[in-house]
Amino acid sequence: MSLEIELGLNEPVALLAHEALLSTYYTASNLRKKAGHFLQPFGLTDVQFNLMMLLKHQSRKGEGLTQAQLSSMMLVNRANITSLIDRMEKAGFVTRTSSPSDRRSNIIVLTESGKELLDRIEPLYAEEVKRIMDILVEDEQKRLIGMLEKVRSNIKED
Amino acid sequence: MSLEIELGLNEPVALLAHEALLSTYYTASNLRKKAGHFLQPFGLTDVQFNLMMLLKHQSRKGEGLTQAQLSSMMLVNRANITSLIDRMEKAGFVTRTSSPSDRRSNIIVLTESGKELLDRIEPLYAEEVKRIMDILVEDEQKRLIGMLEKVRSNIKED
DNA sequence: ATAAAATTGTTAATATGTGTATTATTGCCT
DNA sequence: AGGCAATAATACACATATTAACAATTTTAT
Repeated sequence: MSLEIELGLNEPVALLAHEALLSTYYTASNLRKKAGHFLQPFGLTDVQFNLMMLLKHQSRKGEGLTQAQLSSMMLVNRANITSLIDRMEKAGFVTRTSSPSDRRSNIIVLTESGKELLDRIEPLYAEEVKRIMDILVEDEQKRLIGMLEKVRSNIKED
Repeated sequence: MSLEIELGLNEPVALLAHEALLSTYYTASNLRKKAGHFLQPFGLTDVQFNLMMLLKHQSRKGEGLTQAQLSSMMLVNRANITSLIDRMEKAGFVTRTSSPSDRRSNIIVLTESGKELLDRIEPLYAEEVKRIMDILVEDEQKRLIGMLEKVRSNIKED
């Protein structure tokens, strides 16, 4: 696919930078759409799936995570987590309990049915992601990750 | 920044693929936030800025683009363009005119004030994007774009 | 020429994202 | 101890994204 926007500037470097930005935008957008279609039959969105993956793999012994932790891990605003958990609680994927040690915090935990659903989806999802990314050899994937991390770190510092 | 999710699978390749996917997600997200903050003082969102850039650089002689063309270039659903143009029309950035040659279509054109605003922002924006991306040397930027394009093309084929 | 199919834009319902303000708590500082 | 700053969740207004259903129009097939 070719570049959609041309800056029309004299500096080729700025043009290249813009193309790199757009390429990242578009690839993320396509990846999200693909994940969305893949997860739709299971009644999950990709955001909800990612949240459940965090609960499964990033909480110690299934103790759950607070909304603030989820917000920080998912790089989204705290306010966004509130409505997300509302929907997922209603759907029966997670529970929300007030933390006994800090009454400001809520502890989010996967339900049994949430765990079961995740166990079914996870291997299929891993296979699908592998299929998509294996157009790049292992070394390329590592370089891609490295370059994107450099860009991310260069955004944050200011 | 390290990987937020670990799949816990035996296959390291699948894990790497997942990390590459998340890295693309997160980088796009950070780039969008940064662009959003940059454009906020001008009363524009990054989506609106990108749409105006398309109108400026991708329409022949400023004849404008149809909503379907914009939808296809921006990789978003047609339905989304309707409300987007509503807001931008109300803000005075663009006009919407029914096409004489195809009465199903609307022609979207930049207003004079939209053009003026864009002319002011564009060089500043190019500079900012250049600053962010120049953490990668030119050759790396090209390789990044190439890899992301490969991934995109591998998503579409099915 | 006409019927069927495709395209364009809109609307509605819903999910996800932001920023800002508010409330409830907790932690820190003197 | 008492006051003040920081943190956690929520509420609200809004922007952006999706799918599905629809009406108007154009194109295609026969």
